[in-house]
Amino acid sequence: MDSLITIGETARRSGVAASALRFYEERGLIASERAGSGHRRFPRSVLRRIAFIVFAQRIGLTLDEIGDELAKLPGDRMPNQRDWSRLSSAWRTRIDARIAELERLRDSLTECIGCGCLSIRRCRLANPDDRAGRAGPGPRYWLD
Amino acid sequence: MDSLITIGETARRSGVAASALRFYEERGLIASERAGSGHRRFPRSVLRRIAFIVFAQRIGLTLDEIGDELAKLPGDRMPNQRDWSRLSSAWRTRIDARIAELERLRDSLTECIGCGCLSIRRCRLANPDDRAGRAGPGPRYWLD
DNA sequence: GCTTGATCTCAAGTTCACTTGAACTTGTAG
DNA sequence: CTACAAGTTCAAGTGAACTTGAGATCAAGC
Repeated sequence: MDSLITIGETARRSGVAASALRFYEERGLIASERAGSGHRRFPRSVLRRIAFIVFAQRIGLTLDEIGDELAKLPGDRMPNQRDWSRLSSAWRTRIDARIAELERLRDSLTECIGCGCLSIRRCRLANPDDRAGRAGPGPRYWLD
Repeated sequence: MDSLITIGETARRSGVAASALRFYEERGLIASERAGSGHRRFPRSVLRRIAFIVFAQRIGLTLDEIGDELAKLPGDRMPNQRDWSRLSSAWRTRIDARIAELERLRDSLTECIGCGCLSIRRCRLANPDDRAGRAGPGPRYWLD
């Protein structure tokens, strides 16, 4: 009846595989105490932290970025309104940018691909921000 | 002045690296003829095909899926209105679903995370469709 | 005490979408 | 003819996010 839960329990309650939880711990995204046996005991609050991680992933953040965000939050004290609003406004901007891109793509689908011309030049496919904005793999621009 | 271009030219005009073009050819997404030297000569039409690939990637399709889509298009004849509209309506559905999810996430950002409760249960984070809907890695649902 | 299931660590494997490197050949400008 | 850029193949490496497997230990029920 105390507030520590096993990794199995955590996995069931969060929907995140135990192997992923170990991986997150290794990456420093979550933390656990250990029972005498060496088994992990997670504080119940880890569920909230995992929710945060899952949420951020769906938005499109990498685990590295999520780690940064988690680090920015105050270690022990409960994050306050100011903490959240700073973070959520940054995320909202990101979400909005991605939505805008998707809408632009959707429109191009009708205007350019729909007519068979596939003239991406007019469509301004050039991507803003988002994951692919960095110097990673994948096409970066289209300037025929 | 004929309609065949080198891989370098293709890379410059499409913004896609030559190595990626070779990779796409290996995967069967694009095709080339060969000069006597063994060097690739792409028909100019490959640019349109590459635009298609880049476009589809931004929407979130994998190369496998893109290959399927390309295969569904008529091999030689110019794709007609019917071909495009079938395809584009499927893509539009996908885009719309992803936009809807992002909007849902954005709202949760205000309603749930914004208040500090992070009570994802109320937020209905459960993801519809999109990449992560398949049995791949990554968290699948949240049912605290 | 025994079996079964949960957990542990650590190394290696997986998928996706490419990139990089090595070793070599072609094409072009001077 | 000689540079040097551009092209070739093939194997291996990369990074993200995990998963899987091996071999061992721990906890719980009968």
